[in-house]
Amino acid sequence: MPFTLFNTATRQKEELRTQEPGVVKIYACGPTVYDFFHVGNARAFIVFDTLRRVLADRGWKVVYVQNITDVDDKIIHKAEAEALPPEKLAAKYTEAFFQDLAALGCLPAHHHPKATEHMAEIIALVRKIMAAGHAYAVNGDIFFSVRSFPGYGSISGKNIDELEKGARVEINEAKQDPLDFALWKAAKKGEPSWDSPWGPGRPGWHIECSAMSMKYLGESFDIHAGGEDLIFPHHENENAQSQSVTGKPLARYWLHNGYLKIEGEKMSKSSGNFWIARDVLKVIPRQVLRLFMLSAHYRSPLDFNPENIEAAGHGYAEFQRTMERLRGIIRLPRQEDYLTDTTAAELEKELVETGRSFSAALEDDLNTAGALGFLFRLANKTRQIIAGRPPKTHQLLQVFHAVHEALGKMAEILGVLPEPQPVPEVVQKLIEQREAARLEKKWELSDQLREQIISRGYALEDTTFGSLALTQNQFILAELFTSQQATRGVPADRNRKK
RNA sequence: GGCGGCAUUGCCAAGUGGUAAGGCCAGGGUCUGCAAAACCCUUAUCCUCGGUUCGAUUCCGAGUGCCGCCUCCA
Repeated sequence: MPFTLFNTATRQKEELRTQEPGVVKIYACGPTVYDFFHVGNARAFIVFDTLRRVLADRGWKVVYVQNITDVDDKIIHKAEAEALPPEKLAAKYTEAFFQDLAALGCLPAHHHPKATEHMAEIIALVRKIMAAGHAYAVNGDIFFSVRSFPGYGSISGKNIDELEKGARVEINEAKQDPLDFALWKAAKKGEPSWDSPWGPGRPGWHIECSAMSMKYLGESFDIHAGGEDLIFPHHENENAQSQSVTGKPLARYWLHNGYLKIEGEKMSKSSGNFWIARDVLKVIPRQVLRLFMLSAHYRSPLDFNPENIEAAGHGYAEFQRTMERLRGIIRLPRQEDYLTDTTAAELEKELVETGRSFSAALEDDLNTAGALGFLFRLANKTRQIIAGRPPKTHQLLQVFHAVHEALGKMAEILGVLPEPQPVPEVVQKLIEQREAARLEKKWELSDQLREQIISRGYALEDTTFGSLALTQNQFILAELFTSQQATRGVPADRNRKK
């Protein structure tokens, strides 16, 4: 089955056909390390982490590159505010980025190139762009000439003339055209700078991505990914400056995820309405956050609010319990019976269909919401059977085993697999004692033992397969949305056009 | 002003030219010695108006509403 993805550049779903068969080269825009990232940023990280997991599961060899922007205006400003040298500040938040990325359950990229470690490549690329006649120097600044590149606007679907009419850009006298953008910025006093043929300075915002992506993935690679807000100007500019030298589009497929919103509005640092990801993770298991993120299609907007998080949390808890039930049941010794079990056969059929549907959904432009629907359906079907007190046939236990494995694998691909929590000896003992008490119809003692089990944080379920202890997985949501634990800004008062 | 996206049940959210997955919440009920966060049942003329079609929520057009990009931003 073909793998399709929505390509921003063509505005349609296209079958993924990579340059090198079986290998997919992905560049995902990473963070500017001037602060902890917020959950909106986390959405992009999670979505594209999921993409690579899915591709890898389908047998592709994935080469995944995610940059770190460690020199930039915002870093310089923040460094002043925190009274740290810019390099120290960047190092601090780079470290935080890696911690938080891991906490989100995202696999590390194969390369995490930093802008400051690729000055030679950046300068070389700027030289090439100048040599090709697409850039000009003004007082130590180098600007890319947008008009010199005929394909400008091809990624974002914009038109230069229309852009200029609505331009809100500050007029910079040095630029030949308001849309021209800096490839290299001359250093101001006290700013970090590197020597270059044009004097000391630092790279413009877009050039590092071109230089580093081409270094690690080649002049034209398969997938370039990032948030919707990077389409213009960032990705447009990256492509223009790259293609003006290589004659080839920087990437074949341009993928963009939709915004995470708060109360209907885009979450962003500049408007102040954001939640810091690491704070959120203090109160929400990462699986719940991922489940929430993946419960909508990656290109749709998604609202970060208590109701939605809670729904994801409860759904996750239910899934976790299903896995625990299965784990408890499949430990049972197999019986050597040869009964034909229609229940088992039905579940097995469901299992096969689910696997197929799950894959098909993900292969269709990474439809995680659809895929989750199938996963939950199988989980529910399994619970129905357990609750239905079926005969404990060898065949059924075998199918339960297979279902447990399949659900686990699907959850793993999406990064929402609960970590198995073995039931402690003590609790296991209590369960055994209670079962013994029940056999003797000592109800009072049995209920006492149950209370003890509950007080240790476990719920009990008496099934046809025996008594099962389930961990109580509750997270205190109110804590997140009312406490000071998570940094929350106040939306800035913005002038809105009528 | 230019460009783009979205509108599905109380909430979230898939999906399809032939009357609609899944999750959450709510109300009933079931199994059970009693229980259970378990199971079952119940809740959608798919924004409006036109058009194409045997048939549209699904395609086309118009309208309305919401969101976004054109400035740093995942």
